[in-house]
Amino acid sequence: MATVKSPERVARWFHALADETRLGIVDSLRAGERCVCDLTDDLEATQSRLSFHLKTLKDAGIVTDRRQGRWVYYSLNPETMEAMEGFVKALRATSKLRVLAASCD
Amino acid sequence: MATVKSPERVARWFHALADETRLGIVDSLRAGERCVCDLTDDLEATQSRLSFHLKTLKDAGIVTDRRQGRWVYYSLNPETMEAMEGFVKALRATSKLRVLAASCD
DNA sequence: CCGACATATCAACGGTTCTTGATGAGACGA
DNA sequence: TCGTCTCATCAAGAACCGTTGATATGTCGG
Repeated sequence: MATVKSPERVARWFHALADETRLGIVDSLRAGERCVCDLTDDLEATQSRLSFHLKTLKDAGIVTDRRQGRWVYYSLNPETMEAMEGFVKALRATSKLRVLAASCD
Repeated sequence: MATVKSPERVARWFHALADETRLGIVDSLRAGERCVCDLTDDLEATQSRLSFHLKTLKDAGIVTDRRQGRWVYYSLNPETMEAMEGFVKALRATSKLRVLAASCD
């Protein structure tokens, strides 16, 4: 099922979420699909700025878009969300195995 | 228990993981504590570079450090890992509720 | 105290990212 | 077809980030 977690791809996920504006977008999308005009209202951001961040999120695979007439609707990409959850889960799982220090000398 | 997920804090988590060198560090730490000299070996990175990235990870709360004699041991911070997992889980949960487009006009 | 060692910090440079305002492209209704 | 609406793209500047090499800090053994 092509769950290839190359470092590049993972780094791009995280980079896409490493910005407060984009976190705001993602937060808005939690309620479901939104068109850009909705998001400009939600976030009080200019259209150009939003378009830039939406592109970043889309290129990273975090969101998908769908055109309908004049509007473009964005939504979270469930596949990526699932893959991200898997990645973070794996980190948490191992963060609990407190291995005593291997001596360095 | 102070699980305040301010956007700044969340953005810093993700920024800390938005770099392949730092993902490599985190991957190394999955096996348990590591001192900087271990990591320079694991990642074939210069000491200065590693120190920079470790600081970034530490400032974001992703790792903790512990000095023992001349060495400083780094490990994943389980609390942050848990908080991150919660955050991502919440995103995934809602990414499944496919709300039909609210018409924009 | 001295030299060696592990790590942190600093300054400087090059590259990337974000913001803004202007322009372009596609869809619609009159 | 024309004007308008939604959205994407572009160019330019400011701010930020990662790398490198040099230097500082702290710890140890002798």
